[in-house]
Amino acid sequence: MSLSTKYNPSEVENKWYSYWLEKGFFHSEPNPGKEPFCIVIPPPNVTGVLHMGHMLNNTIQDILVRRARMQGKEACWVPGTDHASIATEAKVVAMLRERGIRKSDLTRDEFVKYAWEWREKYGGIILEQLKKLGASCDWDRTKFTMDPDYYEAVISVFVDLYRKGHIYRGLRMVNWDPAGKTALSDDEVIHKEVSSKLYYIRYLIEGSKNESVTIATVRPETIMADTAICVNPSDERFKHLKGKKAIIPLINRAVPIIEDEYVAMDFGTGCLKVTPAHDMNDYELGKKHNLEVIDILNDDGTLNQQAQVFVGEDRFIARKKIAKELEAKGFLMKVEDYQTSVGFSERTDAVIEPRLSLQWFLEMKKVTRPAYENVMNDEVRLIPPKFKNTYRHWMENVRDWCISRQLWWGHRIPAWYDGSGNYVVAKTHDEALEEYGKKYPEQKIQTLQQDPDVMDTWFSSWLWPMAVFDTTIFTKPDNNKGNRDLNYYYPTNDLVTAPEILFFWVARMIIAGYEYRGEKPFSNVYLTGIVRDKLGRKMSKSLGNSPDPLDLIAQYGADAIRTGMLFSAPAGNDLLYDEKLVEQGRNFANKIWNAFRLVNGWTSARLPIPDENKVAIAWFQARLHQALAEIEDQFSKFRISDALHSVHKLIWYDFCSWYLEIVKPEYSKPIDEQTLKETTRFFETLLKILHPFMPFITEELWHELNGRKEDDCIIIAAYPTSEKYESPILSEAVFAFEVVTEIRNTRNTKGLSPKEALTLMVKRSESLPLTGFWPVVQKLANLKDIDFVKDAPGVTATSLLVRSHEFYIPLEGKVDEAKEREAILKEISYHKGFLAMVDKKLGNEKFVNSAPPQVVASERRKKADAEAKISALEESLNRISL
RNA sequence: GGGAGCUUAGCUCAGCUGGUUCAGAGCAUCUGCCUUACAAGCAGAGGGUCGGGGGUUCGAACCCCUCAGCUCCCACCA
Repeated sequence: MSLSTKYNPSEVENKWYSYWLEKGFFHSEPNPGKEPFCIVIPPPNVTGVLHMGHMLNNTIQDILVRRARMQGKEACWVPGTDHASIATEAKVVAMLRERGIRKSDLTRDEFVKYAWEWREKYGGIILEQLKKLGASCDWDRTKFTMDPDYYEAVISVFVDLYRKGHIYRGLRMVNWDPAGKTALSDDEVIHKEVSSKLYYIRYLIEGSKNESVTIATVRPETIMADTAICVNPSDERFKHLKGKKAIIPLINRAVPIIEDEYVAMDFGTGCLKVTPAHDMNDYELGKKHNLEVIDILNDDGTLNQQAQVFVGEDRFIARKKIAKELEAKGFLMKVEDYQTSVGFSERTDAVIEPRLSLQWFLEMKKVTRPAYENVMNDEVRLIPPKFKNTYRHWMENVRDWCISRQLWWGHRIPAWYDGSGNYVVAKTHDEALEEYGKKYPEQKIQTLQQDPDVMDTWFSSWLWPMAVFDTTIFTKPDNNKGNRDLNYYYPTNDLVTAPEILFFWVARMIIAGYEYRGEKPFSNVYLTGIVRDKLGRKMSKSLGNSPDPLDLIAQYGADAIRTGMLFSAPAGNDLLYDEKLVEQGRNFANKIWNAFRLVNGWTSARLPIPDENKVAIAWFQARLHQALAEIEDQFSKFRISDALHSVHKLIWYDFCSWYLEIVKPEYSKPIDEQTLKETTRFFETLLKILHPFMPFITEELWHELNGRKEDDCIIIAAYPTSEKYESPILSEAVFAFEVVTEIRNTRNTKGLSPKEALTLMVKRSESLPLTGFWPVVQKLANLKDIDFVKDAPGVTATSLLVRSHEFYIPLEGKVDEAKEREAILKEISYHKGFLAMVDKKLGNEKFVNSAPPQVVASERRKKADAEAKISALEESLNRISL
């Protein structure tokens, strides 16, 4: 059969993925006889599509899982999706709007029904995309954070934490997203520097003709919500205003002038307008001074009746209009450009409005302790460890978690109200009534209203590593031992995720793990970097700088993308994506494919094994195990990119460039049986090492190489373990290859064809570090003879030096003596310089006395080598000069 | 403002305990090759004051100080 010189991934990938699925290789069941290895996927948003970040992240998980599976562990990778309340709700709202339906026209039930339809239609897309990447997830275990049992678990946890006294309801300043019309947690707010203006506004003093104070603000539209003017008590400039009132321009409402240390005398005018309803700090200040709270904004960011002016205008339009009017009426003293940081909603990108509202909170300090300690003591390892600091800082300054969201898509808060300010928390309406009866026995009420809000998405995903296996530990507290799956797989092994969600999700899973299982959810957290474009910009839809992963897979193959991304992906560091990387991955696949074509084309015969093959086999055996040890070490440190580099080097250079070139028979000649057998065995081992990185091509070749039966698959083959290897043969090989390289180099510089067989003369020496490799050198360097000589031959040879050993190649008049001389002189001067440095070092008594003996010895060796080289070079020079 | 990190070849980055893996890899560049596995390739080569300065040490890319530039996280004085 004739095979294309190019590897064609597309059919191969679909074929094997289907086959793996069909055979159930991804499925895992608890097996007491085997060590479990488990990863839970960071569940992507149910409505999401695959982006480059997912590609990197899931490739790493797949590598870990596939390797563990081959190592004989019971490997289980649990997939699933997150309902992502705010993101999904926003998408559903947008979809409805396109169809001409407004959310406000729908009942809650109608809206939620639409949302479920949406999820039925699009919810599986991202998981299907992961299959294209080769993800070996146990799809039978696919979980969704709003599956009925999961839903119940979340509700139960809310009730439980409430009963433990960890959850409370309170009137707080929250981050309000006027686009999503919901509160957000602090972590969902992104602060950005923006260019803004600082408006200086004059407030008249009540009861005086022309006395005034000037305040500076970036938000003139909130002056109607002012309930005080504040100055620093030690500010002499304003002493006379104590006890007086200032009049808000435009609406002419008088507010007290108060004093507080909080005001910075050197900022702005030293006078601060206090707006408790629309500023976090002002709210605190207002509480302290018992100020009135006047809220002038609607939930969508427009001005309400309380504002009195510009009612119904958007806050930013109102800002401009108010500035204009203030100016017209002489209240605007000046406007300055000003850089300030403004909070934006992570999801909708709307400017966050601080807003006072009733929300539900989890009192974090009550539950974080074990999560804090067990990361600090490395019971849960963060990789790279620099994130421990970040984690500690967050834990030490953790604030209460606002867990309610004013949305409909999500887990509805199980709080029930009677309409007169009383409420109970319970899982169902019936339970709530019962509870209510106990708590308020004097009340006679038949129905209670459930809280309309849902919970923060992370309040469900923090249960993920437990809930994917067993939700009854939450829903049936009397049965909290957990089922077989949970007991077998939990704690899971590794978690692979982005540093961005270290607090959102990772920290909270650890908290929940200790709270509900008394144990960590995972042992290692591998934090990947962010995938950026070559200019270092984050990949985003709006920039249009993110390639479509599926297009890439179609064009280059999944194996190519996987390796391409990983070639340049150290833990915790960002990855600058460049299509070149994927090309490299594709080229690598192609290289392996062609190595296969070579070996596949060999026919064997009963021939004696050539000497060079014998030594090549012994060498490669050692090299293989050396590399395996290296790779094992790299995996143990989660240096996965390094491990790939090691495999790449082993296959491309050691196997293809050296080993195969040594054993390759002449064209159309057969190969001896033993070499073929050993080569096939090596090839198989290499495929196994490579499989976690490039699952498809390795599976394909695994079958092609030996005409294997289909169910003997590499995906479940035993991963090779490193064994003891002989190291002298490795260094000998290095030397032999250096000699070959030098000879090739000589050919290049002298313009000699590789086809022209040369004679190599080797100066006899006791210390020549070569024994068995001469046949290898002869074959690779295309030598007709290797002669061992005592002295340098005559004028007609060029000389080469490898370490301090001399070799000559007779060239019969092709030597350009002048050039040769020049080259040698240059080399002599280099070595003399080097020798001088070494001599200086050795001449330093302190060095000789205090450096470790082996370091001194090595310097002595360097000296001897340099001297030997110099004398050899000088000899060559003399020879030419003769 | 607080914290973490980065700066090594034209580019992206390794360099783990201060010294035999010490200045490396891949890409890019240059030279020569369509050599019967692979031009998505082969064989070679060039390229670096390890951000600047100072210090510790017999010895520093690595430890300390300092300056400069960049990145991220946290906090948010209108």
